[in-house]
Amino acid sequence: MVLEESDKKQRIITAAIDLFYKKDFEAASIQEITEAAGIAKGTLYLYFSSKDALIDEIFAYCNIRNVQACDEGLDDEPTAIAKLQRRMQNAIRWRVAHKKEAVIEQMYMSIPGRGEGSRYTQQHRHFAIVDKIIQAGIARGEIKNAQSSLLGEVFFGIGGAFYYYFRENPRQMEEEYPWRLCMQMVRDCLQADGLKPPPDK
Amino acid sequence: MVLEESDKKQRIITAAIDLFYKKDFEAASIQEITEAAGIAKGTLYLYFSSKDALIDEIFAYCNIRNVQACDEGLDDEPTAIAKLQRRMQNAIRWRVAHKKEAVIEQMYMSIPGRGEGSRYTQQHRHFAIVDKIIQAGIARGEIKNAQSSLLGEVFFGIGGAFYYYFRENPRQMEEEYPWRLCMQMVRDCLQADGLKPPPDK
Amino acid sequence: MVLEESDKKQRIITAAIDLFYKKDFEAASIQEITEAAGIAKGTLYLYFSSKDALIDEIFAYCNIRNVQACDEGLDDEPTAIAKLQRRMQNAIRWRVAHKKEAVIEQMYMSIPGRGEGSRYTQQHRHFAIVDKIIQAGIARGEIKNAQSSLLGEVFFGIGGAFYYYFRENPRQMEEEYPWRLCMQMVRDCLQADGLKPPPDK
Amino acid sequence: MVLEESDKKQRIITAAIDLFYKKDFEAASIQEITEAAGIAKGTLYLYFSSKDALIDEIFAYCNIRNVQACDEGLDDEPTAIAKLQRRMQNAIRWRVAHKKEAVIEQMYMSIPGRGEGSRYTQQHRHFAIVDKIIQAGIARGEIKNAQSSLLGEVFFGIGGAFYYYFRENPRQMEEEYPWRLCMQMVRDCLQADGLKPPPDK
DNA sequence: GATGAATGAGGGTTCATTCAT
DNA sequence: AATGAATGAACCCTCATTCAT
Repeated sequence: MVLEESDKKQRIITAAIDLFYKKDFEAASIQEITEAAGIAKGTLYLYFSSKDALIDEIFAYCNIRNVQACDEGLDDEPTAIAKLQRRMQNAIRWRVAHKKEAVIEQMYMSIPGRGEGSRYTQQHRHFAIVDKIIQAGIARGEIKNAQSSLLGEVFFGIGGAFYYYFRENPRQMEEEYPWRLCMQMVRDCLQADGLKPPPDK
Repeated sequence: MVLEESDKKQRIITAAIDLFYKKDFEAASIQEITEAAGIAKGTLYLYFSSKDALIDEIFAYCNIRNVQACDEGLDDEPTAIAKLQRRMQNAIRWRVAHKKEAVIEQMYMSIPGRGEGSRYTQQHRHFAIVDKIIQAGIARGEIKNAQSSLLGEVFFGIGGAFYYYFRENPRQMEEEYPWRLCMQMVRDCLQADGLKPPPDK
Repeated sequence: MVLEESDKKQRIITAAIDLFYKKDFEAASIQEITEAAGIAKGTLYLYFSSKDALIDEIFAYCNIRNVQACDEGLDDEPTAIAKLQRRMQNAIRWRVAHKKEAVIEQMYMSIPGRGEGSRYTQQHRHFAIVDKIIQAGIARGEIKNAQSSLLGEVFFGIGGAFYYYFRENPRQMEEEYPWRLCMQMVRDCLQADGLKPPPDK
Repeated sequence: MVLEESDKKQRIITAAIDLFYKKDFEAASIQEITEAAGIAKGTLYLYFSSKDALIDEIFAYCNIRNVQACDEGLDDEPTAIAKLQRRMQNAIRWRVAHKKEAVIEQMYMSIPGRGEGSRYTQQHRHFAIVDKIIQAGIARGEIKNAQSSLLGEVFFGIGGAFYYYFRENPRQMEEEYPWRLCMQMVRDCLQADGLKPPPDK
């Protein structure tokens, strides 16, 4: 009833996602986007102040949905490892199901000057959540006593690996083995073992 | 004494790497690049037939150097795991030492239509070599009997994680612990365990 | 009231005709044309997809008008010779009155690769019409039984001669003698005489 | 022994004629010409001060040869008409045999600003000679008492017609009929008849 | 709100010409 | 005399953005 985004705006977003995915941010022109959205060129500027603003908003659009999908059901999991495993499954499934949005999210973060620094900083939302889980896990002795940011990177690295694999081999998503492997790797890489912690510093 | 690449060409390459790194391929104009190289705009076209050709060549330039650095000393390592561990160290060290080139290599492969498909396909040189090592390892029962492409992705995923971490925390490269962690993760994720192989297909 | 071609487009056409006439297709730049038309450079591309397209359209513009003017009143003439004589007068008068358009039409057809081959092929519209008249005249025994294409060339050759003459000596157009001479030459050159036809092929 | 034009210069001329013919003056670049001539770019400027000078000289080169070929044997002919007929044959045969040079001569004269005004002015050498013959013929009552410039244009108009015809139908040059037709047209159009001269002016 | 014609800065590229070798 | 690397002005064209309707 309320709060429904303008129809026009949604059409712009949909068209922009499609074209950004297919052609890159730079290569997709306002002309093409508005044509695909079935509106006049000037109309876009009623909803987005500039192309840059559009790109930012499209990223936010994709990022938010991705984060939300990733966070689903995390509270139901008892341990940090279980939460991370659950989150990884969420992430992979969402990205495979929303290839365009996933690609755009990634593309955005690799633009120099747009998403600066390490992925950890860039994907703030994703990382903030994962970092919290990891830190809690470390505090409880459940997770390796290493830099949480490093463990976070590893977590996302493994996630990316399985995502690429499943994206190219979608049928494997129905199999049990790859998922088991994935979960096992998360555990192996993150779970605390007997190793001594780093001597502070 | 002989055969040294033209001074001008090298200056173009250096300037282009710097600007592509700072501003993205599209955003860096021929104007800027030639200015930075201290030559006239037209001169660039004596060495590169077009901006696209320049981009391609810059990528090749970075990619070749990266691959070479990564492959150093691999033959000295006895086992597949050892080779992979060695290669990962090479990769991380080179990328941290050549941040711009590493970023450009990555950027290039994420351009839609330039490096299509999975990273596995894109970074052909890197992946081809790693894949061979993995497959040999699988054949010898040393590495998990899973799809080599999946294990390759995991390998690069972990590598990326440590690379980002070290890039942001360069002093950690002097410590022993993070490297030990890295090597251990490679082993944990790739080394064969008692798990049954996937039921073919 | 309605359907009038955009004001801007007409101004571009006028400016282009003027500059193409004065400076040749290549030498007249888009910059100059749009300046002369009093519009911005980019605006031209709203009406013409490229400079080549502009040139083609300008030619068509001139050619169509020329052909139409030439064809006026031909049906009123009873014989082939009379039709040709009428057409020649039309052609000369139009070209003198529209010097720029006439020159552009000619220039266009002499561009290698644009209007290839003999004039007969190039000026298709003009030639097609004249050829039909000539062939009908041959069939009726009114015109020399020679290759219609050759007689067509002669017709246009004589037309060109008088056009150049009148263009440089406009006052002569008011005199009777030159026109009489012109008509007589058309008759002399084309009208059937007792000569035997060529022994076929 | 003497006076032999530098080998290099001749190679430039040959290459330029070929490329101007194939691609138009503008479209043929100095680069291409020197490449085709097998010399360095800078060398061309030792022989020609600029591209414009080259074009002018190439035109002169073609024009001189054409004029010379046209003038061959004219003195052997007794009457003005016979001289003109001979000249027309010379002209047609030379142009068919030297298609490139003929096309270049024509192209040059149709460049706005290069060969200004009527063909009569442009092709000065050709016209001067023909004009002299015509005026002598008029003086002797052999040729129509009309403006010599007009008769000159007609002469060249007919010549152009047969040239185009023969160029496209080279076998017709072996036949007698087309040549007879050509000679007859020259006579018909130029030879004095009983018509009164124009009332001076 | 919606339009799309108009803008003009800036893009990549070509090419006649120069000059140190 | 001969070279060809270097130049930079000028070219055609694109496109994000504006604004009168």
